[in-house]
Order: sequence, then structure tokens, then C-alpha cells
Amino acid sequence: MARTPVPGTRDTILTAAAGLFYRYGVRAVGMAQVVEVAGCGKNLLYRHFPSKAELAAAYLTLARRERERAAAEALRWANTPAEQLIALVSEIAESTRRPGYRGCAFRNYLTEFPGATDEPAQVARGYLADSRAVVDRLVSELGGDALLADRIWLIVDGLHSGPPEQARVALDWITELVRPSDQGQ
Amino acid sequence: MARTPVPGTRDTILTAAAGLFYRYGVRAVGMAQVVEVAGCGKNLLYRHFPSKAELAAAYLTLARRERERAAAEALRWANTPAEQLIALVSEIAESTRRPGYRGCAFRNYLTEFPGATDEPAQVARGYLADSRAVVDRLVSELGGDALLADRIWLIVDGLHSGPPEQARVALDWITELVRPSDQGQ
DNA sequence: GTCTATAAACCGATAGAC
DNA sequence: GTCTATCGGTTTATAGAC
Repeated sequence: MARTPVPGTRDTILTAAAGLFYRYGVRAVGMAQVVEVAGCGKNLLYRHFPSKAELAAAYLTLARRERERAAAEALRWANTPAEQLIALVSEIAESTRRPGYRGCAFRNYLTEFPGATDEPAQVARGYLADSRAVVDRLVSELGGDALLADRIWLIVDGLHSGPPEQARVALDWITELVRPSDQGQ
Repeated sequence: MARTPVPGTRDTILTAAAGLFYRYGVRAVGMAQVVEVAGCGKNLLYRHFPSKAELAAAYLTLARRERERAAAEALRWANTPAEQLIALVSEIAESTRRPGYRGCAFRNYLTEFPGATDEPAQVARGYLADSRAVVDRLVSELGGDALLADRIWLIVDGLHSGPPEQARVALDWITELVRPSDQGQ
């Protein structure tokens, strides 16, 4: 008889890989390292993820789900478009201050693999494009123009790339931009 | 006497390495690729650069010199601090629109090697710190406060990380920030 | 003989196959 | 879980110019 497959093995492997990929970079981490941390055999890893690219794609997809979960949670108490924008940026700002923060997983991947068009790159670009679309939609609902959306996205980009100290500066600025009446409050 | 050493060999190697490192990333490029493009043997490469880390450090130092040369050129016709800030950001904005632009070489390295403290990482962090200090000084001379400096640096970070289309948005915004009298012009 | 330049050899790590 | 063929950075031999 076959041995009972341990449930959640895929998640165990993916969690281990995600932690390593985010912390050290996808290129820097070998499959051997992943199996070591996951505590399983190589065999099992390649059963669940046929290639490193697919594992990286799964890692970014997991990261996307986490980001979307956090965003949805942040939006629970936000009603107006302005409050929603502030809530989203506030969530990002908080995440940059958490220990172990190493920048945006999607931007990092695209920096590690410039010009890549493989599955992980598509996941990364897809997330960034969709995030940008959300900003555009909220700014539009707010009554803002394309310039305001561009500026907010510029700050979001800077927020992801710069040091965590910039988080508050970025959040305050966004708040000022989407709630002009609160200027100098 | 020994065989006539080809002059400029070091520069040839460094130029080849710099092009490859910037285009594909330091991690993605092997020493074999460098010697292939440089058209020399491995031995000669290791004679000039004892390790890949030293070659990477030389690459970033070269990039720094190029950035500083471009910055000095941009500053030639700028007299006031405001004009100088605009000139510097304008130069960055132009560089992001040049074909082959793949982001900031220094930020890219730090993304590729998170937490690194080796020589190239020191060169990268040193350049970014010095650049930030220049912004702080100019904003101070301008009569601006720490918040303005933080905001300008936030835009500069976003400008380096985002797509080239953001270049004009960033430049216009900086112009508006340092020359308040021109608002709505 | 000393130096340059090339090529081959090293050894650990790599992705992946069985 | 072991094996392999490949590739990583690095080093050592070899061929050739002065």
C-alpha cells in the first residue's frame, strides 16, 4: 500500500520557499535550500512544483493573495474614495515598518530578472498593473484627474523603494493630496 | 622584456562588465560572460580584478563617476538652489528615458544582494547617502524644511523605481515644490 | 626569463531526473 | 533520497611575445 500523503505538504514547501525567496532573493536561493528548510525530499518538491520558475510564480501569487487580504482588511472601515486611498497607503506604510521588510516582492523580482517574460514576471507585472488600476479608479471616483493619480503612484513607488522612515512622509502627503480640506491640520 | 601589454585592457574589461552587470544584473552575469564580451582571457581578468566583488565594486564606482559627471554638467547653468534641484532631477528624468535604462544601478545592486555589506554594497549605499545629502543641502539653502527634503527624496526614489512615463510627472512636481511662485504657471 | 594571454582544470553549488 | 550534467567563481598550467 502507498504511504498516506501528508496533507498540507504543498503549503509547507511554498511557505518555506516564500520566506527564503523574499528574504534573500529568488536568484540567491537554491532548490536544495528550499527542501532543507521545508524538511522534505527533492522528489516531493518537484512533484508539487515542476520547476523553479513555477515555484517562484507560486511564491508571487501567494504574496499577491496576502497583499490583497491585507488591502481588503484595510478597506473595511473606509467609505469614501479618499478614505480608501488613505487606508491602502496606510497599510503599505505599516508593512514597510514591519521587521524583515525587504521591499516589494514584485518589484524585487523584476529587478532580479530584468526583461523577464516568464510566469513569475507576468504575475509580478499583473499585480502592479492591477494595483495601479485600483489607484486610478479611486482617484477618478474622488473626482481627481490623471495627474493626481500619477502623483499618488509616484509616491507609492517611492514608498516601496525607499527606507521605512519615508513611510510616514508618504502617508501624510497622500492624506493631504486626497483631502485638500485637511491641509495644515 | 615581456610582451607589450595592451593599453586600456582594464577599461575594456570594466566597460564590458559594466554593460553586462547593468543590463542583466550582477548575479545573472558570470565571469565567463565578461571575458567573452571583453575578448580576453580569464587570467587577465583576475589579474586586474581579483574577485567578482571587486569587479562589481569597480562597476558601481564607474557608474558613480558617470552620474557625478552628468550631475556636474547639469549644474553648469543652474545658479539658485531651486534651479540646481530642478537641474539635477531633470538630468535623472532624462536618463530614465534613454534606451536601455534599467533603473538605478545602486538600488538594483542592493535589491540583488539584500543586507550585503561587501565593497559594492558600500559603494552603492555611499552614493545614495551622498546624493541624499546633496538634496538636503540644497533644500536647506533654498530655505525649505526637512519635510520638503523628505518629499523631494520620495519623488526621486519613485522616479528611479517607476516606469519612464513618470519622469515628467516627477520633474514637474519637483519644479512646483521648489518654485512655489510658479504654481499653476 | 619574464611577462601576457589563452585554455584547461578545479570544486562547490545548481536545477533537475530517476 | 541519490545521481548527473552543468555552471558558478577561482586557480593553475600552457603557449607565445619581448
